[in-house]
Amino acid sequence: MATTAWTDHALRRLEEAGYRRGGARRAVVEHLGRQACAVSAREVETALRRSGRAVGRASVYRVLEQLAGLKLVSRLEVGDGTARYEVALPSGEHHHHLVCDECGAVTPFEDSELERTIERVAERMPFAVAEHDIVLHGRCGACD
Amino acid sequence: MATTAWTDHALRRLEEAGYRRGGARRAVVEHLGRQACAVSAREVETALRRSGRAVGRASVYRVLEQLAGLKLVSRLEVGDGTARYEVALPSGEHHHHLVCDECGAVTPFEDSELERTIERVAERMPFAVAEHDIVLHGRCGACD
DNA sequence: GTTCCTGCAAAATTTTTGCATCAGT
DNA sequence: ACTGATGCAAAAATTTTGCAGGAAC
Repeated sequence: MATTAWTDHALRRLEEAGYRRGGARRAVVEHLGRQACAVSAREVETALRRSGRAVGRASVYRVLEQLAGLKLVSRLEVGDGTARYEVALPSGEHHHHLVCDECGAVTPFEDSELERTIERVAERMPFAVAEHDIVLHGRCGACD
Repeated sequence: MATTAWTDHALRRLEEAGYRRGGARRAVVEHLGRQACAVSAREVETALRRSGRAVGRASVYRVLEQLAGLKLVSRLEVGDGTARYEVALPSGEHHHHLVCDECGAVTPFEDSELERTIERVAERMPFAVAEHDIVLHGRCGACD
């Protein structure tokens, strides 16, 4: 399991923030670093248990909350009633999501024009906008 | 309680779809028609009970599901772990949401430039995009 | 040694389902 | 009458919290 740049970054930031080096936290961070897109707490728990490094459910939720607080992950909901988390790169680079309402598949996409438009819109808001989530719903190729 | 155009439209569409005229369903539809923005199932239940027209929790969820199936309401999640529903106008006209991560306030906003951009992006996707949700997170004026 | 971390279990919350009863056609 | 609609209660699923034991510092 290659250590990703994000994993290193996150572990460093956690240490700077005063957190101790715990085995459970490290396991969750390393797992997240290997994901291409958003995963739910339950998925993290199951994957870790199957990989032989079981982590208590409560710890998974707690670590995800800590990571979100430090903006190392972003929390999003795509409509299936569960929260998902995904790596937030320090560059601010990020993607959005396509959700198939038929099979539930979640696919990431990027679009720089959309990003620019969102930036402009955010500035016009009576609000200090920190993040944005865009979810496109429809039917994927397989279900269409 | 003024009957809104959406309320009439929704009741008509429900009838066309073969649903009978039930008191609980009507109460939920009329309540939704009076809302300016998205509400959760629990909020609908509480509001109806307080208004003296209590509707069983299960019925609230069932009606919301039926309405979403007919695209008379759209279902969205803004990050607090609960699903929200709001009137979907036949014109397709809709708004998006600003969410204060501090106090949880949800405020609607509209932006036609953003709509146009989203339309263009949606066409480029390998996906039959039917809907889109945009949520801006930040801190509202009161919390900032 | 002190303080934080972790896991388990219990609780709280949201949503769904089963079923008996009631209402609309 | 027949069939769908409703409400209640129970179940399921997700997330949070309390607490005791263990690990990091």
